[in-house]
Amino acid sequence: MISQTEENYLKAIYKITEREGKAASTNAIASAMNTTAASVTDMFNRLKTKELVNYEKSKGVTLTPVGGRLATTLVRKHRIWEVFLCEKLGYSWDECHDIAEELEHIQDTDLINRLERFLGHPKFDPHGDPIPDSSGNFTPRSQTLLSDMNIGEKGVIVGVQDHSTSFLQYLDKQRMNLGVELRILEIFEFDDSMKIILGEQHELIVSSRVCQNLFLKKN
Amino acid sequence: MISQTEENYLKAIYKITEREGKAASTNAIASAMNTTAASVTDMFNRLKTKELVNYEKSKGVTLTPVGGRLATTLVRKHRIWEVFLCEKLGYSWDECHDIAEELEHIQDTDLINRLERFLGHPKFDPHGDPIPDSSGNFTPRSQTLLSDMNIGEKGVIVGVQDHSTSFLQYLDKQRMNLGVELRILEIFEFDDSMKIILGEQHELIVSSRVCQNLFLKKN
DNA sequence: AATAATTTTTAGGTTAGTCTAAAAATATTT
DNA sequence: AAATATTTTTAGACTAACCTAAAAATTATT
Repeated sequence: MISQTEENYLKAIYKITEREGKAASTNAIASAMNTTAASVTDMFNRLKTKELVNYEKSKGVTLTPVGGRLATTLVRKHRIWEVFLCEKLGYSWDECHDIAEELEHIQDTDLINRLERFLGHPKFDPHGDPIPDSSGNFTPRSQTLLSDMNIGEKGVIVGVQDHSTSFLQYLDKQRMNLGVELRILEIFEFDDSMKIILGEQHELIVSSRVCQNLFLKKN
Repeated sequence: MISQTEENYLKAIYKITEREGKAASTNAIASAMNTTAASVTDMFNRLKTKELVNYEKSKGVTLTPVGGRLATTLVRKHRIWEVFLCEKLGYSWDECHDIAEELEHIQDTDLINRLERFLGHPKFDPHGDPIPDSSGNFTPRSQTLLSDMNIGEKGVIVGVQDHSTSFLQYLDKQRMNLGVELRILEIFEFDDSMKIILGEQHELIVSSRVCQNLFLKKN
C-alpha cells in the first residue's frame, strides 16, 4: 500500500526530475513539499525500500519505472479531476488545482477511467497541460509561447507555463481564457511588451512576463 | 483541524446513537470501525478534548451539537457523491458506497454544494436514503416496507433497509432498481414470501427477508 | 449479596511522518 | 590544497493512530 504522503513525494520528485533533467536534490524536494531536509531523507529511504526511487546517500533521487508509472497516474488523475471541476462545476483555473490535489488520491481503479469517459476523453486540462492516457502517454501539444510570435500572427490560447494563482487570476480578469483567439498588433522593443487583440474587439497591452508564460496554438 | 479517522468515528457514533437512541458503547464503535476497544477509548478521549462528543468513563458517547453537525455533513457528502457515481458514472448500488466513503472526506467548503446543484438537487441517494440539506435537515421519506403491504397494492421502489452488498446485488440481478413499480399478486402465509409483478411483465417470488428490507412508496 | 462474565480502561509499545540540532559530506572560494 | 559555506544525513524526540495484555469497572447470574 502507498500512502497519500508517499504519493505526494512521488509527484514532487517527478516534477523536479522532469524539469531539471537530473536527479532531484533533498533540498529541492524539501522546499517543494514545504518540509525539512531531514524529513525528506527519511522519506527517500522509505521510498527506496519500496523500490519506487533510486537513491544513494547525498546523490539525490530519481524514480524507478514503477515509481514513474505511479507519478504519471497521479498527474492523469489530477488533470482529469481539474477538467471535471472546471467544466461541470464551474470552478475557475486557479480554484480547481487545490481541490484536484485532494481528489487525485482517491483509490478506486476504474473511477478515473469512467470519469474520463464521462468528460468525453479530454486531451488537455483547463491549464492546457496534456492528460496522460491510461498507459502514461502524453499527447504532445503543438504550442508556441506568445513571446516567440510576431506582429500580425494569430493564435488560440492553449495553456500556461506559470501556474501561479496570481497569474491565473490575472488571465481570468483580462478574459484571457483557454480557447480564446488573439492577434498580435504591436511589439514594444524597449520592454518586450505586446499590444494584442482578444477575440475581435478587446485590445490590451501585456507585459513580457505574460508573453513568456502563455502558450498559443498558431493559426 | 479534523482528521479523516476522526471523521469516520463521528459518522459511526452518529449512526449507532441514531439507531439505538442512546449513547454508543465502546464495543459497538469498535466493531463498527473494525478496531479494538482500547483504540476506541483513546479516540473517545481525543474527540472529547475537541468537544465533539460527550463522554464519561464507561458511560459511552453521544455527539455534541458541533459533532452532530459534522456527522450530518459527512452523510450529506457521502450521499451526494453516491448520486454522482451512480447517475453520471454508471456505478451500481453496491459499488458506489466504498468510493463515496473516500470522496466524503474531500474538504473544500463549496464543492459539495456545487456538486449538488450539478446533480439537480437530489433529495435521495441511490439507496433511497434522504440527503440532508446544507443545514443538516432531512427530507422525511414517506415509505412502507413491502412486508407491510397487502395483495393488490402497488408501489414504487424507493429504498432499502439492509445496505449489504449481497442484498444490493440480489436486487440488481432481479431488476428491482430504484424507481421501478411493482404490484403484490399473492402472499404465501407459510413463509411470508410474496409473488410480485415488476413493471408490467416480470413476475417473481421474493422471500420475507426481501420484503422486510425493501421500502416502497405506495400509489 | 457474592460470584462470574462481560465491558471498558489503563499501561506500555509500534509505526508513519514530522521536527530540531548536531555531525558528516559535498561544493565553493580563497 | 585549505578554509569556508552549503547541503545532506544522523540522532533523538514528538504526535496520531493503532496494537496487546492486564487491571478495573460494570452487568448478569446464581
